[in-house]
Amino acid sequence: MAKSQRFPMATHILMVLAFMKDQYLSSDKIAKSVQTNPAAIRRIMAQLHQAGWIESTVGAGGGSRLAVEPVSISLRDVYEAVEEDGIHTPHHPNMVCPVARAVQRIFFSRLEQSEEAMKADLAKTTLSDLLVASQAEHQQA
Amino acid sequence: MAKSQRFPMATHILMVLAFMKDQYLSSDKIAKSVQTNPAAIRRIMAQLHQAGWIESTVGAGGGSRLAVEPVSISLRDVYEAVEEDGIHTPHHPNMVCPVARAVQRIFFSRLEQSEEAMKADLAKTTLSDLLVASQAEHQQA
DNA sequence: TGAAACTGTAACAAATACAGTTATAGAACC
DNA sequence: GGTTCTATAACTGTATTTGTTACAGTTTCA
Repeated sequence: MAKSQRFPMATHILMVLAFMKDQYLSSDKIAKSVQTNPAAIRRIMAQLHQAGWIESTVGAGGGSRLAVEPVSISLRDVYEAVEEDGIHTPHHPNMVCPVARAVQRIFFSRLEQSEEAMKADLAKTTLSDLLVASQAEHQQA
Repeated sequence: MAKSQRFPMATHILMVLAFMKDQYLSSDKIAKSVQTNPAAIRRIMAQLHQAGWIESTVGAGGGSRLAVEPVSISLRDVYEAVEEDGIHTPHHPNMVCPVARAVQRIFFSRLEQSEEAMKADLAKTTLSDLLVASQAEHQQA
């Protein structure tokens, strides 16, 4: 399990909450849909909570719900909330070599730019867009 | 060492070969600049060889050199040659749940699109561009 | 008041992937 | 024939991630 599934899982969680708007859902219910266990869900929800997107009540009958409108959360926001590392992992070249220095200076800034291109694309879509798209599919069937 | 450094390393190797155009370089020499050992270099070079970008001669005095012009290799090409997995790792939701199905259908195609945006950005730059940029830096100093 | 149903968090195990390393077979050069 | 290489496979150490268990604290409700 090398690479992270947090971004898909986090989006999934937010989608479930968005579908069941205003209802408090338990991590157990959400875990059924994501197909993992409640603790894993709560681990990710801690990050969503930090982002200010969900509110929770503890105790019996408690759970979590969206604290903001789905239109205000873009996929870029979700990505950045849960995925801390960049796409590309730098290596550690020998900086005595001029070619290595050139790679270090030029190439990596180029990589950051490409990562930004991906995020800019993610920013075009909000949770609300996904909701609309999935409801359109329902009506087709 | 969680995520892969292959893309940076592969680009580094190609840059070294491009700098020393027409010379056969040993994996040992290249390893000095990348700061790893020759076997690791050859492991990556096997993929570059598969892509048809380098030619090697075995035996004493042997080594590798670029088989094509640097302008014909884009960063997208390099990325795709050495990095087989996508950026985003899918999770495995419970497909009985309609929300899970919606995420699966809509969200992941959306992710592929964002990955394509990153690759399209990488495609704008060739090895030759990196060479020019690094030589410009040399002249500044 | 006490059991049940929750959250929030920490801790540990299992799985996985990657880079570092070692080893070996084979080819070319002197 | 020894040296210098490539090519490749195998093994090791390590980092990361998810699955899982456990537990303290909070709220509801009978």
